[in-house]
Amino acid sequence: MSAKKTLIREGTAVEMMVRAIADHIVAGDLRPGAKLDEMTLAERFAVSRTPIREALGQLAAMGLVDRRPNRGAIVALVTQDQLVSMFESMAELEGICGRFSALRMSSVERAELERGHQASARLVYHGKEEDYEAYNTEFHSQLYKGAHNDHIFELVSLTRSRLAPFRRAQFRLAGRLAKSWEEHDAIVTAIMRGEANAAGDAARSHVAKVSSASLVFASAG
Amino acid sequence: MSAKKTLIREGTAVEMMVRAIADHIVAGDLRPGAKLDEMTLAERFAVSRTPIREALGQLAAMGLVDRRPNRGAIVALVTQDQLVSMFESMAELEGICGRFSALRMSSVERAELERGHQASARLVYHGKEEDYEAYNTEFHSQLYKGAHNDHIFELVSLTRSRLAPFRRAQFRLAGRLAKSWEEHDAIVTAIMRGEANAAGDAARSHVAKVSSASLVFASAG
DNA sequence: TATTAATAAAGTGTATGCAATCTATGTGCC
DNA sequence: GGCACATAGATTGCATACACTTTATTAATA
Repeated sequence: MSAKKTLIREGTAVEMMVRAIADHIVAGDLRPGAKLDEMTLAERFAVSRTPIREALGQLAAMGLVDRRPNRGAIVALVTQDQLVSMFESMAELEGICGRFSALRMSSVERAELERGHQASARLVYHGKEEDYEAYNTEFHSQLYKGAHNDHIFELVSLTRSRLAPFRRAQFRLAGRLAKSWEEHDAIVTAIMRGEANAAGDAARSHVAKVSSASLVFASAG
Repeated sequence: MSAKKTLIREGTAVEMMVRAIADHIVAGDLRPGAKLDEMTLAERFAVSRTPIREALGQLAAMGLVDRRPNRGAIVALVTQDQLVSMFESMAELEGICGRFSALRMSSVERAELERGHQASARLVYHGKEEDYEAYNTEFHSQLYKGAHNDHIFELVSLTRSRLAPFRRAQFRLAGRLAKSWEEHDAIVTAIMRGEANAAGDAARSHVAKVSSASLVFASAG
């Protein structure tokens, strides 16, 4: 339920701060629009302002925070248009990953994908939303990795982390759980058969559906 | 021939340093693998090490430089595999932009696209490689913008700037100029007709061809 | 009371200094 | 001569200090 909060003491202070702040944003602990005060953050993580500033700059370069010169940084808040364009991009990127996965996944990767997918049916049957959500993340990661393209993987990861604050609670929508599984099934089936275009289309439309579900929440909340 | 070297004195010192260093990398002034010494850069641009450090951090977040803790920063050098995956991603992204452009470009955008494309025929006819290269950049920018998706635009721009150091002199390959124009022509025709999938495929295969052309140079040089 | 000007407080941007780490050169030893 | 080790130099990482910009507060005026 509660994510690991321990600060991994590896790498430089800047790296730690990037991870820590990004985690808080992605986890929803820091909401879009929240002020990111340098001194407050510095005290909270027991470092000076310097590594905090560098971390904020890098997070701004990643698009997770907005930085106005001389006016401080806030967690990036995203217009409805931007949100739509990000979800749309996500669908396209997943489509690519699905297509490539069908062409390139190793037999080990395919077996693992199918095994996990079949196992997830139990979670749907018992309505375990939290567990299914965790599995869902894993499922999509398998697609990204299965595409065997490092750069696409980076782009997808970037987009995914930026969208994270806006895709909370998507599975609360009635019936989403079962429908999600069916959509996964279409993707897995196409990948197992090596049908690239079918896999791509299935992955794309799956994400498109998840997106509209998330947009409901994003505009409501 | 020589790019504008004047340092635009706008924004904070960090922003200026990001722009300046990125420009030098993208322009090929700083080759992949080149050491980015903080003190040297600081003296060269007449600022202290602090803004240089922040800039290097942001450039690292963008993937333009590599930073090893306590061991300095270098212009990102890219393995052949990464390069292939970046070119492949670029082709896919352009495919998306082509497809969306066919669906979404305004009549003004379409007219402008076609006008420029027709005008570029003269450059091909007279073998003006430099000018055609400049136009080519503009042509592709029109595709990225015509897709009307801000996030895709960002992803494409990011990928493009990372690839920039490796796509120099692609038009020197015999006959590339005329072939490039024909490929552009297929894209423009499909967009003007609103044939989304055809436009997407044409854009994708165009970039795929440019990529193989560039890879020749990247591995050779 | 509302509005504006002046001033104080807070917060960001950059420079500098010191500690920690890495790199290179040289020394002793086999 | 080759290799391990030690030391000096160079370079990075972080903290601190100060200048400048923005924001909040107060006072004065209409």
